[in-house]
Amino acid sequence: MTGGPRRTGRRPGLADTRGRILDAARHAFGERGFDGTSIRQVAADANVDPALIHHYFRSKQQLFVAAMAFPVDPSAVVPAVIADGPPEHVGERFAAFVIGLWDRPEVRPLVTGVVRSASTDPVAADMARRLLTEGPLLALASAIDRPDAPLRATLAGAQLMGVAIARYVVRMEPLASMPPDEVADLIGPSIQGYLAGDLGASSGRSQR
Amino acid sequence: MTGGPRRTGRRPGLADTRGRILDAARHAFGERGFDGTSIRQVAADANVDPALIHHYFRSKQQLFVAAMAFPVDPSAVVPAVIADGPPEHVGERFAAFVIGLWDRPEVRPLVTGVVRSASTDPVAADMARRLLTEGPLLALASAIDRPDAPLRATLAGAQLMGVAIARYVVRMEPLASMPPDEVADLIGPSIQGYLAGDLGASSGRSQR
DNA sequence: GCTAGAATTCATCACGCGATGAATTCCGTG
DNA sequence: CACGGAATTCATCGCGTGATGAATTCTAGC
Repeated sequence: MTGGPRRTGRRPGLADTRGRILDAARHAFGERGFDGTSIRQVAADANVDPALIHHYFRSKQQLFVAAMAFPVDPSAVVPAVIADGPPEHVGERFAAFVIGLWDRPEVRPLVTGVVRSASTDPVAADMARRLLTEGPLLALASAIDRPDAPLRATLAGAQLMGVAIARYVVRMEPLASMPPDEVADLIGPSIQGYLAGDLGASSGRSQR
Repeated sequence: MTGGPRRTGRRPGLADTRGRILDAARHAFGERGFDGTSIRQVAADANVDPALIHHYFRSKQQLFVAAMAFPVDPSAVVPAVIADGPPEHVGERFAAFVIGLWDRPEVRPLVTGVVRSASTDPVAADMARRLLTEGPLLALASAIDRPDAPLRATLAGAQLMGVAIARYVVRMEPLASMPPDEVADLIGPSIQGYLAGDLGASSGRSQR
């Protein structure tokens, strides 16, 4: 109640500001996408001045990149998935791994954030492309000794992307509220088919 | 070169203004989604004053709805697809129909527009939900005499949605530049499996 | 030829956005 | 204790947005 103007300058206490900003940003980007999220909003959620965000991350784009950084090393998972069981069920195991990963509460905002923003923002579109098809899925498809690995990876990636949108973004029932292992069970055979099956079974002509 | 201020008022000639606005809007929404499109931009593309758009359609939302109206009656296609061949290939035929439809140049902007905007705009999300899963796909799934029709429709819808995004939005190769019938051929079996096959083949437990 | 109504444009409003730069204060090191 | 750097805030700037309301002109019906 001093009545004087609020002074500027550093405030004490309240550590881990950077982390709180990142958390708020993850939340906001995950729910409303890149365009729908404003820096001022994130700042308010994190109890922080908007300019502070520009101080830590230099632009909204870089905040997005930092907030959406994936906590899993893609190059490590593929060999593990391959080694974990019989090759004729590699697709099922990969689907189970991915769905299980996406359902973790710290990971879900990343998935929805990237997917929601990929439609508009080119940086996010690149992330989406790399995240799945050009990353682990291509490695997995290449490890299986069948032709057309890029095509197989893309098809499987499209399938997984569709599930992500239907389950997490558009929330189609009953897919949205179903235990993750059941989802993996349902789409596993399709992934397996794309990765290792005979492509385009309905007509016998050559591929591509 | 009169030097006088440009006068207001109605301009002669240049008919079908409403149609030109709708075309420009379809283009813009299709490329950049709802948020990424501005009324001023659409107006410029249509060679029209921005206020005229508010005169014809009362808000940006309603412009979106009008521009994205689908030119196909969903209730008519399902019986046609069913009657068109053997029931064990209904999924393949439906996939071929949908992909063929989406690839038509007048239709593609509608698909990309709705999909691009569904991530952010609730109206667009509803459209996406109805467009596929709660519309023709549910009818088709119900017509096939197997249990869990809603689940089957959702799974097939997710698959188709993923293909739409991968092919038209994120443009993953080789899916993006592939003739439509080949795409239909590749994903047809998966759709058929979801609609009429045994769900979750990898484990033998009961469904849902 | 008048006149009512539709079409078109202009001039704004109020707002929210991302970004910048300077001012201030805290904290760790010497 | 001094001091330099990091953290935090304030006050703006410039811009683009969707929307509104009034003014004007064209056109169709009588």
